Amino acid sequence: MSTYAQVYAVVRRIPEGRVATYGQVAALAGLPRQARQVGYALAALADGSDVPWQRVVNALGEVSRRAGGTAWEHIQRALLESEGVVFDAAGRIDLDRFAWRPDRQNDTL
DNA sequence: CTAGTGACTGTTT
DNA sequence: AAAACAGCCACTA
Repeated sequence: MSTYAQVYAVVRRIPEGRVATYGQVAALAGLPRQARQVGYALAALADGSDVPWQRVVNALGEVSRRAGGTAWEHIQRALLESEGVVFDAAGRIDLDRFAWRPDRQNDTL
């Protein structure tokens, strides 16, 4: 089981309409304080993967910028909005309402 | 083996 | 509030 595979396994458990931070995914994957590796793992992800990478955002609830300035950032936001995730005027997600809680599958907002 | 790089994060300026 | 710093470590060359 590679490190990447562990990360992907966690990301696949994020329910629709919810988001998780890189640090959170890292912790759940058994890789505490390796948020960067999570980002790197997602960057290496191939298109058409069954991994919902768009549900992983940074600690501020914002879509992280990629090197090279690809259009994926915009696509990520669009995908999340189509799932019901709301972005505020600053382009950030309210983590108090949309952060994924593994032990609470789908409680009230 | 070493060195450079990066979808991050918490602390300190 | 924003920017700089410093840890973090898998991957590639």
